[in-house]
Amino acid sequence: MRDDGYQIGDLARHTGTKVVTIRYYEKIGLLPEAGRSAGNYRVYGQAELDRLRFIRRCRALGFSLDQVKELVALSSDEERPCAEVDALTREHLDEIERKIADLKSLADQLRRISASCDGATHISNCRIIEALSEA
Amino acid sequence: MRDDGYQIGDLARHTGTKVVTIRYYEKIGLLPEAGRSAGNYRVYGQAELDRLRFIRRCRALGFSLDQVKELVALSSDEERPCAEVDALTREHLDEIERKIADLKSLADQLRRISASCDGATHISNCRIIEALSEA
DNA sequence: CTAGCGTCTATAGTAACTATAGGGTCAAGC
DNA sequence: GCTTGACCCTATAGTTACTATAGACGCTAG
Repeated sequence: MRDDGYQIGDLARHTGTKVVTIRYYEKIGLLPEAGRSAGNYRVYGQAELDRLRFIRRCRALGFSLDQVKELVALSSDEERPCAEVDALTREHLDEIERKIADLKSLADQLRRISASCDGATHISNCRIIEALSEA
Repeated sequence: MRDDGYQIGDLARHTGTKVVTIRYYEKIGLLPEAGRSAGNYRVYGQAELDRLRFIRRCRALGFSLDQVKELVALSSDEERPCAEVDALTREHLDEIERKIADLKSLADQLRRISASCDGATHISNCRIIEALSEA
């Protein structure tokens, strides 16, 4: 907690990430290897804090770790055209919209299935079980 | 492919399940241990085919394997009241509706983020990256 | 100087499979 | 009788994105 550096726990608190998760991100190369203190503790600065925030925001938006890796790589290359980032974003958006459509159809089916139950009968003539058994 | 039994591959074809997945279901106790032929091949009958179909249908509806286990247990106990099955179904439905809501909010955010990109600029002043960096 | 918290490494566990290695079985064709 | 190829067997490791655990060391306050 020196004024010029954070410990891993500080970073965790500031970003809502667990300590183990930060070490995990370092291990898979999403965060660079941290500098070390005299006692072998990881030491971080503002840049690492920002990067971790960026990663967590992307994760919260549903990007996979691989996608986040691409975004991190893109975002640190000032010369690359912005369009590549947008392409990734749109691709991800399509994915999410497909998922929403799938889940909606599931919900519809489940609602129909559940509606066929009067709650009073026994399993032996349960319409839900029948519905779940159909191909 | 005798007329009184299926091999694992037949079961796989009839249910759209991979062979390894069927063995996996047996291993975790979702399918009973199969009988064996002289050559140590698994042998199945109609009951196993039906049960596997039930499992796959539940999986396709988004139930977790643990939930499927409960449903299988419930469905083979003729005396249990049907209401328990319905409770599981509704619980699962709630889960799915929560997921849909989450994904919708994600999609909204991504659409807004993507709209802020004109595609022409470079990363150095990319509004998407900025948007992704905000807490 | 010791209690207690934070940190370190390394390993194993989670869900629901999938992939691979290294073998045995079985029916058909020559 | 033998080979070929499709099928089956077991056992182990890999996938995603972490989480949990064990056993040891660092740091600071009382």
